[in-house]
Amino acid sequence: MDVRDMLQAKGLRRTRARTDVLAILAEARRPLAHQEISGQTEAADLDRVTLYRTLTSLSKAGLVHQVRGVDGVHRFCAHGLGSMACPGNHPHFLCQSCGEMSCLEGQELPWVSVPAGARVTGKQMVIYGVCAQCRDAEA
Amino acid sequence: MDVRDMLQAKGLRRTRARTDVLAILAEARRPLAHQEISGQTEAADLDRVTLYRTLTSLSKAGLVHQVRGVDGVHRFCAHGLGSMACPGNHPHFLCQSCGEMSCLEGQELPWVSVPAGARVTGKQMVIYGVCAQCRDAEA
DNA sequence: AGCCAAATGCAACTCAGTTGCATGACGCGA
DNA sequence: TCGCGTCATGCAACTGAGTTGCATTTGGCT
Ligand SMILES: [Mn+2]
Ligand SMILES: [Mn+2]
Ligand SMILES: [Zn+2]
Ligand SMILES: [Zn+2]
Repeated sequence: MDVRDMLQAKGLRRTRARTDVLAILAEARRPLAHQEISGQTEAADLDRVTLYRTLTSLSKAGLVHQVRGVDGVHRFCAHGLGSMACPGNHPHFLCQSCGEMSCLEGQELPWVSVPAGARVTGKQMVIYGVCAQCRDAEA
Repeated sequence: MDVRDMLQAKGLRRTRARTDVLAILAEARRPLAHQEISGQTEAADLDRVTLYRTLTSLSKAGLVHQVRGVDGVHRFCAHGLGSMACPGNHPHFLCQSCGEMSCLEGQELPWVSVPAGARVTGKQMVIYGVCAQCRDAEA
């Protein structure tokens, strides 16, 4: 299934912004921040507001999952999009040195009981520290 | 053990900003954002920069725990400070309607394995949605 | 009391993300 | 394939959390 078909399947208009951004995210093997996406050549000429709005609509459509890092910056991820399923129900690791986030796949988030009467729309778990690569560079 | 003694025990100078803010956090039964703290009368005349720096030093000293909500805003918590222990190793719930966060105590965060060679300095889990009170107000 | 390092206050700044509005393009039906 | 309504885009201006530089004050100690 191709990126343009996925957009159609979700009832989203197929624009260049959406196809390009979704393609970038689908090929990345980690969640990308707005800034990292706009750094890619295919998205370089997109207006920053358009990119924000594109990410929002892809996220609402469920084509990408979204995590807010402890640095306050959103990361968006669609790897493994071929299977048309990217639940994002796993923890994420954020390196506070280089800012790269990674999905800790294969580890489910635990069930958590919330205060009575509350409605849950989502959850996220972020582990933070310094990645192996940055630790080496430190020394 | 009194608030001023705790500051001393952690090697922090006892200033009005720190005693007042720590007292506010110790009496609250939920994590408070910068804005919520500055709204309290005892902290109302503090400069906003001083409040930010105060929260940072209390956090570094381990007197309060800190969580970044999915709204990108920091919350600080020191309830149960009497016991001089506030690990914060529990999930938190954030109501996206009223912005109130609550500690889901008694539920430990799961152990998560991270990429080889990475150093972990912390972790946080945020469940978000709408609290019971706001759900009632909706209808 | 007197000293010094650390904390405060103020102004200016950074940076992610949002909003309003005019223009342009996708999708669909004729 | 043309035309139209709706939705997406681009640009500018804005918001709001958090930070930084620097001069002034104050807590802790002798
Ligand atoms: Mn992920
Ligand atoms: Mn807590
Ligand atoms: Zn790193
Ligand atoms: Zn609420």
